[in-house]
Amino acid sequence: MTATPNAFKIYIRLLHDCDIALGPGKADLLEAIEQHGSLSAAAKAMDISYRRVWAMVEAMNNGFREPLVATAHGGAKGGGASVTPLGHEVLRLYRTLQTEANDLTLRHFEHIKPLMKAD
Amino acid sequence: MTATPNAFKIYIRLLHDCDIALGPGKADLLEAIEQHGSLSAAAKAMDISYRRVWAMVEAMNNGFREPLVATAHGGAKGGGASVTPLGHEVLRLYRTLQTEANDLTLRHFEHIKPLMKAD
DNA sequence: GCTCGATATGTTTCGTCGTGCATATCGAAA
DNA sequence: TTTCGATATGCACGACGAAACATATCGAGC
Repeated sequence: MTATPNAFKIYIRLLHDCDIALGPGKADLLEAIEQHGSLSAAAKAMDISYRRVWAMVEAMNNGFREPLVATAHGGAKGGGASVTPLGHEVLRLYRTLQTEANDLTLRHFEHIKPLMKAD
Repeated sequence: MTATPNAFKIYIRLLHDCDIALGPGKADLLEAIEQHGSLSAAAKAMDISYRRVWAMVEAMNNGFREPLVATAHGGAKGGGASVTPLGHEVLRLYRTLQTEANDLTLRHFEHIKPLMKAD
């Protein structure tokens, strides 16, 4: 075998009015925004288009009672973005959910894995 | 609100060598094949192309030690397909995993939902 | 050994989604 | 008040995946 032939992926998405308010990519984006302090830097770090990042932020902010990401114009650096307290809280809850779901799936996967090809 | 504005979706996929051996669509497909007795009928019932159904079956059969779906040529009806005992077993395990993961996510979602827009 | 309906597979068309590029806009700081 | 870098937004192009269409192949039964 070259790497890990048998594995699993689990995607949890929170929906608001039929569009994704939070998912794996948006959770990662929240962390990237916090780390880099701007949408454009986060986009570059994640190697996706600014356009897409902006749409994701839009969807996140639109899905919750208050914005998860606060954006600002002006300043020496021309502006920037930051994760709000609600953003941090939601991210924390989502990561906890992810971890528990992953553990659960891993336990079940141990029973299924022997039935799969080993390669 | 028109329907349920806030909800969640959880997709669990089992991977074999970087392609999906089993996921939500393939699990549904297994049930459709069992119910209708052929790939073409299952495709029609699920309203997807036969081509796609065939590829899904290929991926499933390729990912496990033995086929999950047995196909047959000839006969008065020209052939058909059926779910093997291993197919039934894998499907049962997957459905159990899905149910438990769904319950887990639902419990967590109760804590996140109040933070989302109600519409 | 025909027949028939389903499996098996190639090719082409098409809708969708993301990217890339261009551009307008904003506002704190110098 | 001028500057500067980031936000905000429109639009055309291209990549990818699925559908649609076409067709070859199989083999139990009659």
